[in-house]
Amino acid sequence: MGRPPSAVTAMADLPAKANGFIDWYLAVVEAANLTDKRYGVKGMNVWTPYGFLARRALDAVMVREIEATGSHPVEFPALIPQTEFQKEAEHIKGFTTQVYWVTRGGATELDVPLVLRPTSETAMYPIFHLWIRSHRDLPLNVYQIVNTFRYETKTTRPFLRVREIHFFEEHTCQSGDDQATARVASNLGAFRRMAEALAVPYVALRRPDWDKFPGAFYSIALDIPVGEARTLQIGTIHHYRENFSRPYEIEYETPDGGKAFVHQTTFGLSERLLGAVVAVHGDDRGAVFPPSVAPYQVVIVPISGKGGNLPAQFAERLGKRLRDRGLRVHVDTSEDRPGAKYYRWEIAGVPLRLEIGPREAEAGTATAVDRLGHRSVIGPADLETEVERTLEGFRGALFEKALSAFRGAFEVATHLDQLRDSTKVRVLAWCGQEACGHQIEKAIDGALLGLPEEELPIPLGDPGPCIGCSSTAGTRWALASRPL
RNA sequence: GGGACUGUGGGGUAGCUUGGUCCAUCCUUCGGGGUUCGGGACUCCGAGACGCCAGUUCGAAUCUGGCCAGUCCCA
Repeated sequence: MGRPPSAVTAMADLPAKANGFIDWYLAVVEAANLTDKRYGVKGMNVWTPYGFLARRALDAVMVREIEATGSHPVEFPALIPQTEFQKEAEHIKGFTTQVYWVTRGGATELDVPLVLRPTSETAMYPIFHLWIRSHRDLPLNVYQIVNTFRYETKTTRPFLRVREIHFFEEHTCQSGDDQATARVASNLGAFRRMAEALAVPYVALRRPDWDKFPGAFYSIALDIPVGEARTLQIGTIHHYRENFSRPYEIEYETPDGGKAFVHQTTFGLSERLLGAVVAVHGDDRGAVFPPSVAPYQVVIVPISGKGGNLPAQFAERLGKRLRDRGLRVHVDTSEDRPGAKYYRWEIAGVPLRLEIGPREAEAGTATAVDRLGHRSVIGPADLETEVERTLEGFRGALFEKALSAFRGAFEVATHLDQLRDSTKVRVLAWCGQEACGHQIEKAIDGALLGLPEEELPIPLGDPGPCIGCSSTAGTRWALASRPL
């Protein structure tokens, strides 16, 4: 049957995570065989069988949570006519330097050049104009998971910054500002459940005006601390108000017979979430996957020794029983010695390993070792349920571990000179003025990430005077860091 | 967008300064045999590379140019 969809062959020692995040990250992604970056086009990598399993599992989490909030799948074309792309001024300005153009079909120069979607507002909204006539058509909540293209000029990194993006985008049309605001809140809830499934703690921040999505009324970003005092934006939720519905004429008839433009929202996620999972949970031994997105949730390692083929037979039977429960299971029957298999599957981040030796085969039990190193013997009664319980316990332990690192990743700064050489994400008082914001960004050589939408993970009192201008009027806690 | 640097088997590397002694070193990986199997086994045999295209030269992994890919710094 050939090799399993892991084919982890790189067995070289990994660099330590603490000695440089990005080197460690790149080594892990490669050693775990999640991607093949040898494709030869900058920022475009190959999804390997093992990586694809993770991606499909991630998609399933996103689909489950967004559909639970009443969203429906759609798919729009990848090419957008220039004429449609150009209708919203801010939007074009924001994207014009990073879109790919299709200007020829065969030998023929196209009358209207086509943009390869960098995001799908301008593909969808002309059609929303046709779909929406009456208030009875609202809300319109649709999402798609497609590839989008952005001509990144910065250094590309597998999953974290790519030019072909595996993109989840929800687009909604609401009857008014309040309804759109409620949709934003609903998205925040959906994301909280997704993040719990991934065991990834995050902060939701309202971006400063100068850093919002091109065309948005406001943008809420979902950020995580990562590496050496950097942050990674792993998702965004935008409120557009009527900024797009006016140029795209998405208008409806109100119950009282009037006309109104819809208020729109979007919610965007990508394979960055997979990168975030690796970045947050991974350790010096490799990747660590939460069960929700683990390509294999369980690996069974038979240990034959003097036990003949009984362990192998029991391992296969157990594998089938677990698969019948819907678990993603691999039985490693390769010829390597058990220790070599342990190392391989640890690099690959498998949450739970079941060792089946002569003793276990005899007793109908399994020695379970999770990726955090917790060892237990399960069975013989109701092995399946015990495996499921162990996996859920592992997710919880992983989340606790991540939360504790997360809480330690923030630090209050009360003076601009404390921003330099920051070793943590900075929490600071900001009056809300752009001038002070830019002062802060200059001081930290990074970005003012924005204002928390939810309570921060560290105890905070009154913000006090603005770190920029010392004014106490209207100051609020804000976050600043160097985005990855 | 501006500048600097790098490119040798699947991965990591030696060789490049001073062109020839290189049918290219070592580790890992891959294939086959034997042996082994409760934390990276051992052993025997075998496989695999100078980014691409031009140029200089008697001779290019080594020098020059362009392209492609990658890295870093600055805007």
